[in-house]
Amino acid sequence: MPQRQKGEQLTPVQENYLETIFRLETRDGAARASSIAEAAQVSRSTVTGALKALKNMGYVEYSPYSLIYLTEKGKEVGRRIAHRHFVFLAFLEKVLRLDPEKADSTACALEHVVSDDIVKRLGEFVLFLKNCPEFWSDWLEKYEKENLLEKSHTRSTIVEVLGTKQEREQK
Amino acid sequence: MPQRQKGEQLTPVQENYLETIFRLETRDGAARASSIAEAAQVSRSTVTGALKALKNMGYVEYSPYSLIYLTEKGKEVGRRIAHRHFVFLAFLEKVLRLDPEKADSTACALEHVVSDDIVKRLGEFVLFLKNCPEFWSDWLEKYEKENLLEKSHTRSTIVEVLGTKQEREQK
DNA sequence: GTATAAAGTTTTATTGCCCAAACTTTGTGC
DNA sequence: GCACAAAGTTTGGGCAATAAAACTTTATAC
Repeated sequence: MPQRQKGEQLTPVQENYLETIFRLETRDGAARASSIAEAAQVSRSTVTGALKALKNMGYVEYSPYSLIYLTEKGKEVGRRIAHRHFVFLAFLEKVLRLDPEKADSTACALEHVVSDDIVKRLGEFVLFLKNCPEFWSDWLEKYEKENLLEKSHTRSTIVEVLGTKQEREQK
Repeated sequence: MPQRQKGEQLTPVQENYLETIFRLETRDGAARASSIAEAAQVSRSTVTGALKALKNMGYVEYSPYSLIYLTEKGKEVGRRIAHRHFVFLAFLEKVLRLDPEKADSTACALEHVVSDDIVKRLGEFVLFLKNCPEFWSDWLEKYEKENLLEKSHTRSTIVEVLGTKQEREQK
């Protein structure tokens, strides 16, 4: 009965619901509570509560048992968060070379704790790197090397040992 | 009275307390509840509760009214989180060129939502970039240009317009 | 059209985090 | 050593997020 969240500010969790609904609506034309629950990995009852709050705040069109649509306000947020996700994903996958699954889950966590201007800067950075061929060849070579090392040993050990040796030789 | 958090897993908030205590202990020799409260921007009573939980979990040495020290286990976590902070800070400040204050607060948010291996990779990346002079000159030049633009206009507007123009000319 | 399954909701409860206010302990100045 | 301030704690409460269980509504199969 507590009819939660009369406040103004969206929480990270709520942002995530809006992003999820945005994706579902884009893909299917509308969102269902059960699809949201599945995508967000929460129970159906939790989704009901979240929808009530988001409706109160003017982010979703929703009445009990109905299909779910974002309002214009909701779409704006959903799109923005999805964009953040996209930018982080690109950085994690293309630059840091994480595997797609890990990159995705990490992007999902990062996307709610940064401001828009930082995401913009990061996006510009990734875009800029795309046009740096000499950078890429060196960086990917380094990446390949370390991946090979990781197969038989914990990388930290080896690199630390090697690093120390080299440093001593330089002195 | 609920004597919270007997569970095993540290929450982001708890990680942050450990990091804070780690810094204070490094700086002052020991942490005080009031310093923790100030650093973490919470009330003193909140800190008391957090300390009880962290003590129960074996991360801090603490008894009512006493000074606060991390256990070995606690130091390990505190140091690890502080390291994450350092890596993110370097990336945000040195690479993305955010102002120090913004970089710091953002690092503080990011540091709790990524795994160690990603931080390691990011650290390697930043380190790698340090030795890429040609990269830096181009990137900083781009950064300077955009900063000039920002002084009089919202950057997005201008860049979007310019970008569109250029794209049309190329076609 | 009715029985049944699926989808959605309500109720109730828990957990984590937080604060204000009232209280207790500790430390400091005189 | 005592009064007082500062530091710390306890009590009581609030809110966001969650789920399980019981319930209701909607859709489906026949």
